[in-house]
Amino acid sequence: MPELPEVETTCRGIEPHIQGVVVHSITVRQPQLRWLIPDEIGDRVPGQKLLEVQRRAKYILLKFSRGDVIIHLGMSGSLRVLRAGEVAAKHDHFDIRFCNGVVLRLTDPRRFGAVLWQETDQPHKLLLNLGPEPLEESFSAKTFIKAAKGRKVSVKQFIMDNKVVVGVGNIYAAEALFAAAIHPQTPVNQISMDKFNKLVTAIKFILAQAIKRGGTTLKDFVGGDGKPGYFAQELQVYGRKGETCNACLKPLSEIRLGQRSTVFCPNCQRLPRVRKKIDQ
DNA sequence: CTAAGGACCTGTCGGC
DNA sequence: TGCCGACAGGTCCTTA
Repeated sequence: MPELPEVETTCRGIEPHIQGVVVHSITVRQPQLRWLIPDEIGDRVPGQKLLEVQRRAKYILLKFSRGDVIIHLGMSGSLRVLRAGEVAAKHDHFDIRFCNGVVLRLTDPRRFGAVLWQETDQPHKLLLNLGPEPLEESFSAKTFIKAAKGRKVSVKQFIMDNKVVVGVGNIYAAEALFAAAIHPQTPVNQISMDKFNKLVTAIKFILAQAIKRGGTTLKDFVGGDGKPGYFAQELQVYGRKGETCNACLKPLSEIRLGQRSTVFCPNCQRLPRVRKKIDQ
């Protein structure tokens, strides 16, 4: 579930319930997520007041004066706000109970998610080498041109690389490439300035749009059924293999790139003309 | 350094 | 109905 818009929606959804509230206790039912949940959390967080909720890439940061609880939702994670006393279900691995009776609960069937701790002024190494936020001004075609230098990976894998830009997952990568009319397999060193500009614009627009949608389902989602509903209808290519392209009405194709399914329109998204080798 | 592939884990769906 | 393989929103780590 969690692409960047969902993570952003989660942050906005939980913050009003817990900001400024002191933590009562921590419950770890299953410490073995992607990494072991560190003991520091249970040791240091109770008694501290939550200052704010921030997002960096797809990491959720619960800020305390001594440090931050870092939560990543992986593939299948979600956070919900509940009242204390709710019985935990099978994949409810981690709770933070606050002194106002609110419980923040992490559910994650596949356990690719993570709960980590970073001490103030000792940033976690996972957050150190992240690229720019896609919605910040600092992310532009220039970012891409610089990062693409000397690289031959497909443009889709390139935009999903967190060192290049964060927060572009499999769904929105496919959607942005469709919007920019770029074939996902195009080697990134063959992308023109013009296409890079279109791609950046598409990424920003699509993510911002999805976050707006997330805003609409916010209430439900805090209420606890965790069912986001913002996409589905808006998607042009993701999950639509074999269906008709909304632009040209020809069927959409699917290929695999970096072991990820990649749907695109072979008619609207063309590979650039192969440069003729001049070798005589 | 880059690129490719494996690894982590559970649930669901399609085919036989 | 049951079993089995393929696949699913992420991304780190190892290897070449």
